[in-house]
Amino acid sequence: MTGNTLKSESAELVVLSVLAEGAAYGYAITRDIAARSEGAFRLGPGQLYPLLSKLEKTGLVTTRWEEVKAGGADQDAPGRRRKWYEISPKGRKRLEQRVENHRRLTALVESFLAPGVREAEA
Amino acid sequence: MTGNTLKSESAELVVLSVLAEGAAYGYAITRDIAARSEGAFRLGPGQLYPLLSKLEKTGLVTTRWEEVKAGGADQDAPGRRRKWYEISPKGRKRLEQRVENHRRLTALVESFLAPGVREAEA
DNA sequence: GTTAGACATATCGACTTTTGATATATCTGA
DNA sequence: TCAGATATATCAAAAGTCGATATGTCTAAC
Repeated sequence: MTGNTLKSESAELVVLSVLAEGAAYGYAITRDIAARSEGAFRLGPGQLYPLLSKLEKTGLVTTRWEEVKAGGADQDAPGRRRKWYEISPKGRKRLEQRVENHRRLTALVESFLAPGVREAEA
Repeated sequence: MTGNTLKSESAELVVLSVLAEGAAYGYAITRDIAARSEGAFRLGPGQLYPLLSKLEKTGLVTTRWEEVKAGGADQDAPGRRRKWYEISPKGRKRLEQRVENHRRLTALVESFLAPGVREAEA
């Protein structure tokens, strides 16, 4: 098992959870998720950035750009840019709902897993 | 919330779980899942039958047809047909793997949900 | 006896999602 | 100098999803 893709619903849940612990930028979120899951969860750029855009558009996160100043000589040159994402109050509410829903669904799936043996009907 | 669609991975897990308790036919599986989840899980024909075909093709279940004799007069008329699905030993092994995997992933998602608060990095 | 609705299997196509590839550009360390 | 990590973002091909549709049987109500 080299790693599981996060399905979009779980992806939103996990990303909002990460952001609930503090603001972060896209690349850091990817790294964070991979590291904390020991490589079990992968969230590629093709999934991450559209998701973050959606969160921004729907007001679940707020954003701001950071100009990363390099250690090099030219301090006036335009540096690398980071887009920071911060969870909003609306985002926290959504996260709560998502967590609740996720747990409810998980419990429901679990309820199918190891019940008593039913007689074969034929 | 009127009902959640089962994602294909969960769908296989749940269907195999239902079949692990005894043979069943398609329509009964749909009803069973809807009833046991109190309508929370829905598995439409467009999802169910392709899934059952796949399970059959890959040897996870075995099948046989049943001719349902009507209570009516003409006992020679071709009646309604049911296709019964029975889980195979290979299917039981697959189910065990799926259950294990599902629990591992669920625990992993859960591990993202309520950890300590991290300092905002900027 | 007719008919509405449940029973039963199955496929189809429009729609959405997924994911690797690609693009662009910067920074760091060997 | 140059490979590889950092950083954001889009695209299109492939895969997956799901309601609608098709076909036919059976039962219970009227």
